[in-house]
Amino acid sequence: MQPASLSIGTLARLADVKVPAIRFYEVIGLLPTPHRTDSNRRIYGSDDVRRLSFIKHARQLGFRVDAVRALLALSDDPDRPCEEANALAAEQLADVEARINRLEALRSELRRMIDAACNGRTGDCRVIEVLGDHDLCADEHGQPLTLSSA
Amino acid sequence: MQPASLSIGTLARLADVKVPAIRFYEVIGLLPTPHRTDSNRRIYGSDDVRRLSFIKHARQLGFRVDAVRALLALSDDPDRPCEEANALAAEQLADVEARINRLEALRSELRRMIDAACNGRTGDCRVIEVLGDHDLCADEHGQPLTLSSA
DNA sequence: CCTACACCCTCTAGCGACTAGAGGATCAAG
DNA sequence: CTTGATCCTCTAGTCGCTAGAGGGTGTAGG
Repeated sequence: MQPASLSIGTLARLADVKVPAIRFYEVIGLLPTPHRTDSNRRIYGSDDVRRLSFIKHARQLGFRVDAVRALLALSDDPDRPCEEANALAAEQLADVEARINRLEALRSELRRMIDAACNGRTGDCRVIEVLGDHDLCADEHGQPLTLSSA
Repeated sequence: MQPASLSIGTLARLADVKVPAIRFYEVIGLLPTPHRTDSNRRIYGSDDVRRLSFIKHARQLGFRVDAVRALLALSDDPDRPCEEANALAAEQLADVEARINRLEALRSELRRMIDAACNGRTGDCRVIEVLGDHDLCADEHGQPLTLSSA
């Protein structure tokens, strides 16, 4: 494998990831340290395109870097049981579903506010209640939003 | 109102928010500067509990601090002219709906990944396979997840 | 051959929204 | 009167990048 010999910019275009992000992924160990040309430029191959696309896709799905690392390790070693991968995905799914539920509660409240004809004053704005009252939450909602859990 | 006189630690427990986060919210203007005791300690009341709970929930839902500020302003001033409030609410509603759509796309893809039964090795794992090949995705889920697009 | 310009290199700093820790003051209980 | 919890301010670290400075290199046209 590794037929092509790609510059970092070409790799970036192929995987639709920005150049500095590729260097960043190298630093944090998601991508292997690539070979270099005589003039110190990074050289990549098609395996790197695949790996980087994998990373990008996983990140888009909201997996955090540690989870991506775990998933990459799993995909690197096809003989490992895939329960681990399923568990990671299930965890991610639960997270997404919890967020959807809460957003739907907020959506209906915002709609209610807007639909309520108000001639003059905002009146009985219940936004703060919807967001302030824990009991209105359908589910447990443990962790606050972070970049990765977004 | 403001019957009770709460320490920052008590407020933190009541709203389930960490103490330094409360001080941070004060600095960035989400919480009003509280009164102090003679020995310079912050004193809070029940309004602050409500406000802080609101902030916490809004943040969990992925609203940026700026949006939380706007929502707070909306609920702070019931005499505010309707158009302004409606515009603000509509803006937030659009934001929430976009977020829901995005999360629903993620959810269906995660479900598809998980539902494809793979009981064995990662080599056959659907999760890994899907992550590697974007063409296997049913939906568009183009943009990377950020705090705001959560 | 020279120049222009796109690309590459490393390094540091910045973002949002906190969190963690240092180093010190104060309070409430025993 | 001491102990330990809590409070204060301040700085630095976290995550996952992004932006920019300040320089080297590779290539295409004149």
